[in-house]
Amino acid sequence: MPPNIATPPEVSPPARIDSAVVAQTPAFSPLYQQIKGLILQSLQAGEWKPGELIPSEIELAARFRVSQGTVRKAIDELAAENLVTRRQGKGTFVATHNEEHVQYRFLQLHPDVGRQQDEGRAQRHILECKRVRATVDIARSLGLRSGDSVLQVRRILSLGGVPTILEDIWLPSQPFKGLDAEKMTHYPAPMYAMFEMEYGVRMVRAEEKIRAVLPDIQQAQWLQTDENTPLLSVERIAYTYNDRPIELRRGLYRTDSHHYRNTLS
Amino acid sequence: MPPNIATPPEVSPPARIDSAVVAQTPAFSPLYQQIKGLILQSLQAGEWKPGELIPSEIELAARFRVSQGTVRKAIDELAAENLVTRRQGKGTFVATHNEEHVQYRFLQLHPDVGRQQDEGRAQRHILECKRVRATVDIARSLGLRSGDSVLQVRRILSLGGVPTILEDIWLPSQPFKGLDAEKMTHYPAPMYAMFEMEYGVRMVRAEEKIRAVLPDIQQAQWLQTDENTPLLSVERIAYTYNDRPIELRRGLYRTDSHHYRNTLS
DNA sequence: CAGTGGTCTAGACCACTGG
DNA sequence: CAGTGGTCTAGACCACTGC
Repeated sequence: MPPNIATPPEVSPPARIDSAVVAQTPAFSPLYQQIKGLILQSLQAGEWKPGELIPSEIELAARFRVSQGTVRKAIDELAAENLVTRRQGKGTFVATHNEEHVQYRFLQLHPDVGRQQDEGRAQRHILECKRVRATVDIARSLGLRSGDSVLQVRRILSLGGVPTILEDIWLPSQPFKGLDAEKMTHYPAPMYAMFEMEYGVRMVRAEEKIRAVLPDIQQAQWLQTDENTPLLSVERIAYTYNDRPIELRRGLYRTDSHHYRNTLS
Repeated sequence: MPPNIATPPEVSPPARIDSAVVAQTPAFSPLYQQIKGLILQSLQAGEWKPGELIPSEIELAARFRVSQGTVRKAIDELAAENLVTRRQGKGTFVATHNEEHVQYRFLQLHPDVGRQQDEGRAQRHILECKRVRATVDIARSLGLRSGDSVLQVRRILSLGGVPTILEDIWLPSQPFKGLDAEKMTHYPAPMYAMFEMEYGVRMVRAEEKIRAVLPDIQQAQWLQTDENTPLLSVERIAYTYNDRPIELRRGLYRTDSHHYRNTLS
């Protein structure tokens, strides 16, 4: 009898019997990990949308026929991974890229003086937005086959009125049907907020590789700088649920009045 | 009657009475936070040294007269902050910068191909090591008064035989009495491992600000590159317990065959 | 006021480690 | 085998939120 819990558990013996048997065989995860996986599935399936309230711990405990403590531990991990947000007295909410206080959750570029907020929202300018065939390296990064259709976007972000970030972005065509320059230009929220609201694609995690480079003439012009001013090259692969890569981004950052910030521990 | 626990609690009523009263007044922390603070104090005081075993949860629970679960939650947080490491069946150990598997815990520069390990240990070359008076900005970064004595170190790290990192390091003179170029050169472990083993100074957390810059002639020579090759400028402030800044480091990283890696979530 | 997440306890059993 | 951390439960009380 596998210790894994049934998927919607119908009638079954008291929870203590199910759980007393958990983790006997090394191949099976602890109960709270299984619960975490089930909640993850619901998140992924869109059962609760970004910003929405998920069921209370007690409800989830009843649904999965485990104790509240076990559900709590599952949710604790999800909260630690920034997939949900707990608010005492209110409930647990699905995390989003559209909260007031954490806009541009993944943008690590900060002004040397003053706070991020002081600059107001970044100005976006779309230079290009078209569907193309994925090159070999783009395809590999996104887990596609080379030649698959991808949406390629080139844009400039201006911070405090100064063009500071030049980015090329590649997205698999399929989940982003209907996305075009028009929509990106006028959408009243950051790109990742649009992705989750309009296309149900949630950016959950990202990896960045950073180098120092010199721009070519064209790039320097776009950023209103010159060929001899070094820039940060930031290559990001963003992942959605299940560690599936969903975006490749190659950015050039001016660092004359901003810096990339990182915390180590 | 304040809910805070006594420091070594002598004779006292059963724990449930102490803890039942916890968190009634908003100014006081939860019990497990207080326990965490006490364990932190012991770590800071050197009661248990890096790499050593700390008392078991049951022992600590007895010492602080709380339940094992409360101690567990305190240790969970310390583990999440990488201050201790839990090992099932063995115990909980004080974290260190000298473990086999996580050498250079704070170094985010990785080779473009292959693993960090493949390069073996980095070659160190000390260019300079002297005591000087802190300038205004150095002093401010380290929480000192300008003019205070600081140890200034300049060194080169070579990865895979190639000089890749040029660093200036500033440390408050006082905790590092007797540290000199000789010692740094021949010490058989990373610098942060030496700090904790020889001087009891544990690097717990660090903040880095990253920019793209061009080197001057001298810097380019040291890194065997040229003035037109952009480098990463990495300014790090490392903190010991209680968020006290203890090291300022300004590094130049070659990124022609390495990159700075970061994970966002 | 009821409902939520947050803290704390007590006790059971588990898996892992080492002697 | 005893000792450790890891999981799970059950029940109590708390602080915070909003009606």
